[in-house]
Amino acid sequence: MPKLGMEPIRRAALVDATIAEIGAVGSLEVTVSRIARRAGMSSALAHHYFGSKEALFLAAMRHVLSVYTAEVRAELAGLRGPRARVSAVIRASFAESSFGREAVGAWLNFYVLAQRAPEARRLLAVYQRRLHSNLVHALRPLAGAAAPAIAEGAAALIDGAYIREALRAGPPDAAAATAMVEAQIAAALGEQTKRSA
Amino acid sequence: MPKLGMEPIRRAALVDATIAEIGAVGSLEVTVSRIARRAGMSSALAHHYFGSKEALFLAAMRHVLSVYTAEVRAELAGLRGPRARVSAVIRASFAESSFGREAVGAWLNFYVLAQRAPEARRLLAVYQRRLHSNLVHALRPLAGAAAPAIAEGAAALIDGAYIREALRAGPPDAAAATAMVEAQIAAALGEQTKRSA
Amino acid sequence: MPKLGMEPIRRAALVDATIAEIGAVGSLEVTVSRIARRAGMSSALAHHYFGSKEALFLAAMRHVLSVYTAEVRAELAGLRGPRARVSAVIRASFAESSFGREAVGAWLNFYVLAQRAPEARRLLAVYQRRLHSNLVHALRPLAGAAAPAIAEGAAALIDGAYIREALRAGPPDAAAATAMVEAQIAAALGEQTKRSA
Amino acid sequence: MPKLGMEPIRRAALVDATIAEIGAVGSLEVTVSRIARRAGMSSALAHHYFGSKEALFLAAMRHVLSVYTAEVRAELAGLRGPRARVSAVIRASFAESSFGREAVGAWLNFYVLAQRAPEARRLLAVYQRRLHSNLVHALRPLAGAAAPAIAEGAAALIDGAYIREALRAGPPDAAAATAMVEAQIAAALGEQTKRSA
DNA sequence: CATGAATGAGTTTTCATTCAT
DNA sequence: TATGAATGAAAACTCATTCAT
Repeated sequence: MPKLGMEPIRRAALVDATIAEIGAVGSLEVTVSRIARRAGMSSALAHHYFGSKEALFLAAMRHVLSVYTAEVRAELAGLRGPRARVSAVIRASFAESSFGREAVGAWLNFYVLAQRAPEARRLLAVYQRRLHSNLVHALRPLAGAAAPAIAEGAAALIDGAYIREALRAGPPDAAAATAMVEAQIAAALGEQTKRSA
Repeated sequence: MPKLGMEPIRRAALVDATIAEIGAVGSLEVTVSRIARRAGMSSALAHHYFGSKEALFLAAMRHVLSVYTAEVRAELAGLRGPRARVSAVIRASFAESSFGREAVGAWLNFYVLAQRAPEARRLLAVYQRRLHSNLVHALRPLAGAAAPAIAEGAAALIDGAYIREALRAGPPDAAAATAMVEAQIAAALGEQTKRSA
Repeated sequence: MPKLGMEPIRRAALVDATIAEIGAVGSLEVTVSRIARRAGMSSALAHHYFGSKEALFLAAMRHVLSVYTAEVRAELAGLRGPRARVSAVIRASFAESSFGREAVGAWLNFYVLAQRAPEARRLLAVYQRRLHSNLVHALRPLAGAAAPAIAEGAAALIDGAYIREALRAGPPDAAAATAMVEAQIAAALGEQTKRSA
Repeated sequence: MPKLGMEPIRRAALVDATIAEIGAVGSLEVTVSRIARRAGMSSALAHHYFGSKEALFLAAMRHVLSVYTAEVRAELAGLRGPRARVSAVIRASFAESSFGREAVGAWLNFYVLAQRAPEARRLLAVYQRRLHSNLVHALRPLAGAAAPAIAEGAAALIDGAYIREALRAGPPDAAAATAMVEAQIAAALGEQTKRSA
């Protein structure tokens, strides 16, 4: 049954399986065999397409970040006001595609990967810079010189939300996470809000 | 040459070596042999004292949390005003003992451990509850019903600060982290502050 | 684009690539994929033409031996005197086609192959017999009953020259090898010679 | 049953098993598992003691060369005349310890190893230099300026004898090999000899 | 004719863990 | 108390070979 043009399909399946497996196991200590099995192929084929486990991890990470990037772009599209743009970035950060069970589980592990794989570190740095710049850009009209600090706080809080979500039982609660970050931004901007637990 | 009363000394050395090794490697993929060598003994002895690698990890985690608990207690001792108590908790969170290079590197990995080891998860839950309750207790007089939400945000931000610190090159910047969390609290409490980037 | 009559071309390309690859790597631990790539085709095609890696090795070996045989024939052509015939055989043994870098590197490995592949052993035996008989034939008028022993020594020395050449850096030194064997023959025949280092 | 001081015993057993296995298979394509089994232990233990397959090969090679060195030393001990010293070196080269079935089989493969492992190449170079220098030293009084060339020829012939022996069925024929080299030396020195096939 | 797809079998290497001393 | 000795189990990675197209 071998068909032509399988490569992109196989690669995508492997990347998805990698994220799922890391998310499920909650650790980078997953075997290529299990990932391959999950993707419906032999481990040899996984090596054929990616060359190494590390490369597979990096591809998975790149995928997660590109999905996030796309999400942000989509949320920002067509929005005009700066306040709305801030909310869009936050909403994108907790969108199902990035904040689903598996992705959240994988997220934390990509931070771990970044501690030993320079390329992973680079990818994470790119993500952080982009998130920061998105936020600063949107916050500048609202907070002026305070924008970078507020952005820094929001970015850290988003990471904190991810890490905590990874530990919770049950499905991620995007609404709660969003509310938490929104509240922080609101307070930082000195907006009047009604707060609830 | 075996001496009496070595047990607590050996155990402490192993726990320290475990934290150092995990911090240095940036991953739980650390061998018992290396930990034992770092602690100046054979891996067989490490097993003799802890029974398993997992148990050693848990002991290390317990140690990190107990150091943190002690730090909080010390910072809180003798303080009266609620606002000062909030600051004390934050200060304790970024004290050298917990926010040193190795401890920060280990921290992230304990979150990873918690994804597969129920006992680790339990320990982390205890820490989170305690932190939350400390903060709520201190914030209640200042924020009333909003205290839990503010505490939640502060706790998540602290975790976010840790995770980001783990990635940075160079020694942890406790001052910056402290300032970031203080700023968030201040904003949430509606305090007047001068902000700087 | 498949063309007709490609078979002999493909086969020759594969044989050449095999010798080159073995010579370059200096070992039989060479992959069919690399050989095929060097020959400009897929490994599947290599299998299509030769059936197995072993068969490809044998074909390469056969090629090397047939090149050598042709070289000997060419050198012997038209020569009449026995002494000249001896020199012709020696010259052929160190001709560029057989004593080039790659061929020398492959040579040693064919001896290795012969230890496990009976067919390779057979081929090598044929080569040895032919070399011996060529030498004896030429030496007989000069050395009489001593011819076989002298031939044996010359043949072994030629092999020794090959094995040593395989280890040297830089291009093979055919002149030196030739001189060494000629000197041995001369001495065995009791000729008067001036020797130089 | 684990005892103390096993290391040298295990190492020696592994080195012997490596030589035997390479000799038996006639190739470096032997597995660590088989070597270890032959030496009566698990492959993990082999790795424990040698670190890698390559290191094991090198140790085996070093062993073979040191055995040969000892043999030469022993044969040379107490001999005075230069001619006797030449014969001693030749005799040592074909002594049972070096010219046994397994050692001969391994020998050729060490030449192969030398093509990819620099350390192996170095070891072989040391052997060649030593052999050459031993021969030159003994030949100088007999042949003067011609000594180096004669030595070179003898050394190459010895290697040739090894390579040819590796291919023969049946046990190595040390006597024949010795006679061949002796005859070559005798002829080169212009000695009067009766030759026989 | 030619190849991309696919894998089973095998190999090196690592490591937690056990045990006799 | 302490450790060298030892191994089973597993994991990454490789490769010859097959097959449908």
